Amino acid sequence: MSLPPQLVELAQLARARGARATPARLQVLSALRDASRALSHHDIEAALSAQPLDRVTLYRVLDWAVAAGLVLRTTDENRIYRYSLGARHEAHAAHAHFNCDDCGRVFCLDDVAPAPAMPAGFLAKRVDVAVHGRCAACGGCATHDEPLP
Amino acid sequence: MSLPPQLVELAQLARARGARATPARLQVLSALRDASRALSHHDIEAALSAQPLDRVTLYRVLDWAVAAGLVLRTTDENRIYRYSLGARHEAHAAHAHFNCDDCGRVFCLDDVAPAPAMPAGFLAKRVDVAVHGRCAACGGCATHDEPLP
DNA sequence: TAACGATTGCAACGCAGTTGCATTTGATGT
DNA sequence: ACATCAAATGCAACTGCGTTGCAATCGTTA
Ligand SMILES: [Mn+2]
Ligand SMILES: [Mn+2]
Ligand SMILES: [Zn+2]
Ligand SMILES: [Zn+2]
Repeated sequence: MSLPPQLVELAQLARARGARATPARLQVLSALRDASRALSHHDIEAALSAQPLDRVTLYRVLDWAVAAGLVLRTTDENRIYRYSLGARHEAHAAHAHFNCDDCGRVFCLDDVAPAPAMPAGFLAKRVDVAVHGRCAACGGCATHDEPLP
Repeated sequence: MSLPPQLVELAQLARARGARATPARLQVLSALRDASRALSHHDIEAALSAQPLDRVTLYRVLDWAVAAGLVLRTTDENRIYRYSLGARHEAHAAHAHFNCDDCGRVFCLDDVAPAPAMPAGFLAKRVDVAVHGRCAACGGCATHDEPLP
């Protein structure tokens, strides 16, 4: 049984993490790769409506993908998780991200985030810098919007 | 029936918004004012355990306070809402926050976050800086932990 | 103090996410 | 190709957050 060509790369990705290349994982990763924006749990269920996945399995696949560093999970102001395939997201804690308020996509910014000064006794382990706004594809430079002060 | 002096100001605040100064609202606003950090729904319930409030009423009071502009609501990466009295946080978006991985508390850092450089066409509206680690109360300076690189 | 709308408490509900467990299946070795 | 076995899945049940409808209560104003 041979794998469709557009899935072999994803299968290798999974196996390289010591995990099995199961249909559920390949379908989810494939849906994320094909998406032009970050997808919510419901978005993914809808995208896979042709070959329905068990609700619980989707939760577990997403948890695995995030823990494995294959997928980046973001939270919006309304507490919706959104998932995006990130080849480079292994080290995504080390750089800043741009979140488009319109399309929900996440872009990696190569700027390094400087650590703010800590109060005495506080231990900083990680700094997340998230810039919110509108991406170029969504017309970020529209003149009626005010940029950062 | 006279109001405790530390509540009259909050009562005026509520009435100025065209709302009634009820015990539930005054207790919640008071708890938020006394807190040195942003409080979750559970935090507030715990803080008011002396005069228990109905779960639903707390939801409604918080919704009202946020809609009225008295309280600022933030969301962390684990989708926990945290509420803080607005007086202190008009410029909440302008400073960084520290999240303790152990106790979950959020602390305001007075450092101003510098905006990273944007790619062409991208419009930045807001920068969120969230430092993660361990707070002083949780033993942040333990030697076996590695600080930020 | 009476009146009335705003607010509360309670019960019931819907839904997101989790857990336990029996069954299936991908990978590995023969 | 086949056997093997841990990994992964599907299903059912469960937990907990947040919401809704409604009757009872309360704050405000006259
Ligand atoms: Mn990244
Ligand atoms: Mn703050
Ligand atoms: Zn966009
Ligand atoms: Zn702590």
